[in-house]
Amino acid sequence: MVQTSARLLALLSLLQMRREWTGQELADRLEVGPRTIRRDVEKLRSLGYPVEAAPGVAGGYRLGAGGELPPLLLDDAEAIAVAVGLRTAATGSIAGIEETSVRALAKLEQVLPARLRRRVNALSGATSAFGSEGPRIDADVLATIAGACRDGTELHFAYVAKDDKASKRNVEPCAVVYSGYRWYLVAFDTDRDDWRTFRIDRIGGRLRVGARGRRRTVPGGDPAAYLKRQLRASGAEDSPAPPGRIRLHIPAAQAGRRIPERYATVEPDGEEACVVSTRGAWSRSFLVWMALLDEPMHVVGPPELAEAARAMVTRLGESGG
Amino acid sequence: MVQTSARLLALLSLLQMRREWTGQELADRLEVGPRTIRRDVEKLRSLGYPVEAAPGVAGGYRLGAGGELPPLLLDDAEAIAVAVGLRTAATGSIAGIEETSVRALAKLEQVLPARLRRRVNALSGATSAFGSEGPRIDADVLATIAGACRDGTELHFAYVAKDDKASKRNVEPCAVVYSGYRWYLVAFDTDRDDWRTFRIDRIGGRLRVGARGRRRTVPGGDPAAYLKRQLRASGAEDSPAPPGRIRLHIPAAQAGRRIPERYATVEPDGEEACVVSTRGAWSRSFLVWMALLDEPMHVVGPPELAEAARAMVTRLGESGG
DNA sequence: ACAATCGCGGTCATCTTCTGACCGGAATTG
DNA sequence: CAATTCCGGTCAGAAGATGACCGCGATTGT
Repeated sequence: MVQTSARLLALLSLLQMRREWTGQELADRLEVGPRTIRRDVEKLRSLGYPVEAAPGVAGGYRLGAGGELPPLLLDDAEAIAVAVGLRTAATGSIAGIEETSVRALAKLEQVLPARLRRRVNALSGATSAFGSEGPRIDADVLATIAGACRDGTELHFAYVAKDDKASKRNVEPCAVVYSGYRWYLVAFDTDRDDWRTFRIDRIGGRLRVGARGRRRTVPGGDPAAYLKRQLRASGAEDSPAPPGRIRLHIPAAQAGRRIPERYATVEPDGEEACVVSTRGAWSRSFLVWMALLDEPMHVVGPPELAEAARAMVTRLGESGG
Repeated sequence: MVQTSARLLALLSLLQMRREWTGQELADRLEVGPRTIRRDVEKLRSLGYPVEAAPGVAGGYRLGAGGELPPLLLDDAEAIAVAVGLRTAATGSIAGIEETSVRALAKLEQVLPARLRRRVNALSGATSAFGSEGPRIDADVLATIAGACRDGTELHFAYVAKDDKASKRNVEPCAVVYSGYRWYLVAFDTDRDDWRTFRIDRIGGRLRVGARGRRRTVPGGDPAAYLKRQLRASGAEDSPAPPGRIRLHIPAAQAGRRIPERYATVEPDGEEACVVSTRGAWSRSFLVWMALLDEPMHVVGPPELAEAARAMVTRLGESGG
């Protein structure tokens, strides 16, 4: 009965992967009769995993939150994200769950295929960003929106646009995109009957997921590309600042060890010094990290970075008095 | 055949939970005959999950890393750790996996039981420290050691003790404990024939997991309590630095909006000012983040924080020139 | 070298259950 | 009202699961 068990797992995987499925869709996907699907759903329920079902023309099955956590079926990318997340949680950036994180991490790493392990190592070598000076986003909101995108359900929320005008929006979400600096929602605004992008940090009020909507495909097919075009077109510079450059009075090799390669490049500048450049736009947190190295340093450019440094000196200077 | 499928999942769960199991143990646990266990193992293998087996008197089954990631069976605490880890990963502290983290988070939160969701919310609102400047631990090392503790395998490593004396250690690990500031390994040193605690950041050289050792129980039964006693006895102060307090000359409400609640608390200090306290130990990054607010500020305490401020002024002061 | 332990896999008889096909019923949408 | 969808009953045949028994080979420790 390998077939049956495997099918149950596959069914669970499908239900975790996407919105709602009709019995027929599941039956086609799993290559069994619809009756068997009904029976399998019954089995999942008897195992404690609540599969919700809705009859009617827009009905379907969907996996809900129950008393027991079902086995998580992750694809490669998600497994990497989980591993990286656990690593940062373990190394002490969150209070109270370090030991549990380590336990979960040990469990995951034991079964993590080698090809994924390499990528986890690569990514987690680059932890604790300079970045993230951007607006803080509530992860719960983020997850809700991402879920709505996956499920193709409508979203209702209040939005404050660039010009501070508030409005109520009803959209059919398509994708959540991270620009490297900010989070955006790409969605079809049903009231305006056109595509729009929303900065998620400007979404406010109560966020409600609505009824099942149409699944939309963004013009061009690639939400990230679409967002990029939109940002460029609207003139909203998303990361216009030039890289920051700071000269450190320590040898390049020594600096390289202390600076995550992912965020900045280190070039030697003579024997005893080096120049560190951010890979992307400079941010004040870059300054922070450089200052925290506690080595003699000098801002090469841009002027705004030097200005920020002076401002910080002023503030810190007062603080001691 | 709910039984069979459920048993397969339970088997997977057991194999993810612990070291090696003999067929008999598994049979007892799952209340079936040993022959059925063998058949179930066969089934798992045919599903692509590599169950390694060792014959002989010290043999047993263990789940290895295969080409495919098996379904993760997490207990409550682990599920929370994963959710919290994903949330921090999603909100931008790690570059390059934000979107995947959000996807995985949406998947997990959809099925997360309500009782766990509450705890996730509570915890992710309570991150500690501004990047906890404590010694950086390689999460890979941490996971390896935690795995050895769980599996009861021997560990071999080089260790540098407090007095800078290096030594080679062969131990039977018992538990990994986080003091809230540092990571420790509680283990039985087979060469010295006694219990020892090791600071994990002092473990160096190549860390090797050895053969199957005895499963040890620390005197008293509670590794955390044991560690605490040891630390107290040896006079090694582990207690992290006290919270940092900085007075800002802006109203509390305004400060609250700009300071993530999870990192620090804001109390009003008159109408026009407030005092910001770190939730955990102060660190230099707290200082810098406050400076980045670019508002008049004053270090209330502790004195070391004020000292750090003066030092930083020196560094930054050079930087502008 | 020997014995004990443990995983491996074959066979067999019995029993359970799975599957697909058919049916009518109930809920929901439009 | 019609269409769609989930629900669950029944039936017969097929398929698989289980436990009991067996000998084999590998590993460990004496």
